[in-house]
Amino acid sequence: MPELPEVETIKKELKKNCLKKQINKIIIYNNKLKYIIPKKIKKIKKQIILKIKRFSKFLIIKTNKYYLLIHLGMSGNILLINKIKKNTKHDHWDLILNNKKVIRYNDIRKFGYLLIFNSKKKIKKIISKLGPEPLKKTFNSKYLYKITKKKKRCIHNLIMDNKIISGIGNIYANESLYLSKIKPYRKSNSLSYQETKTLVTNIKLILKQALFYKGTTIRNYKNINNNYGFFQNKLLVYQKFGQQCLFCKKTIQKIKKYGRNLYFCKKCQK
DNA sequence: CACACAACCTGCGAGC
DNA sequence: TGCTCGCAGGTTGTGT
Repeated sequence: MPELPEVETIKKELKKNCLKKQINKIIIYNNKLKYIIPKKIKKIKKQIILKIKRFSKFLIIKTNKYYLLIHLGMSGNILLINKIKKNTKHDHWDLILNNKKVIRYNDIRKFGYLLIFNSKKKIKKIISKLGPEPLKKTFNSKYLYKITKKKKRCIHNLIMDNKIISGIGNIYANESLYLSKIKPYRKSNSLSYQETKTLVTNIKLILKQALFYKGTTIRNYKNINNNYGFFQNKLLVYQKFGQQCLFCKKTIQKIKKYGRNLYFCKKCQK
């Protein structure tokens, strides 16, 4: 589910409601996630939430002594509920705050996880393996061009690689390649500098737009107040198989590559 | 090393 | 109606 704009939206809303609140306790309903929640998590009791950050698709909650690292996988949802409610199917854990609010994690497909660390170093180690954030200045055409020249991979696969750029998933990869008029299955080293530059611009543009619309709901993404994102109404090519290309009216194609669906216009994208 | 692909898990929609 | 199949926003591990 969640790519960068969705996680950023969740972060902003959590910040509004949970900063400086004390965690009264954690309740684990279902520990079958990608990684088992460490036993140490119990120590989060009585900790104060000092900072809430996002890096790539990770949410990081800093307390007095600990760092919680949350990844939402494909279908993870974080909800902020106003009082303790009975858990429902696929709820995994609750953080009960001292203002009676509850941060609840729900994840149908169980690809997400919650980890706890007691030092910034360990968090930094995880983050250091990731490429730059697409909206930061460190992600620019010079950086991307250097990498595209070195690799022979499909450009779509390359921009989805978190070690190269962190935070772009399939939706935004398809959308930004469409706007940039680059076929998703082009070998990355065939891109000209100008094309790389256009791609960088469009990745930033698409992500900013998606942020503005509070993310994309395809199936089950919701923000913490149980509302859907709106960017799915603005998608130009993702899941538009069989429909007309906005620019040339030709039919949008879909092919499957490395387990991902690529949507594109054969005529517009070179 | 670099890339492609399966696997992890569940629910849903399409097609029969 | 009900079954089976394929598919989904992500990441990791394995194999070529």
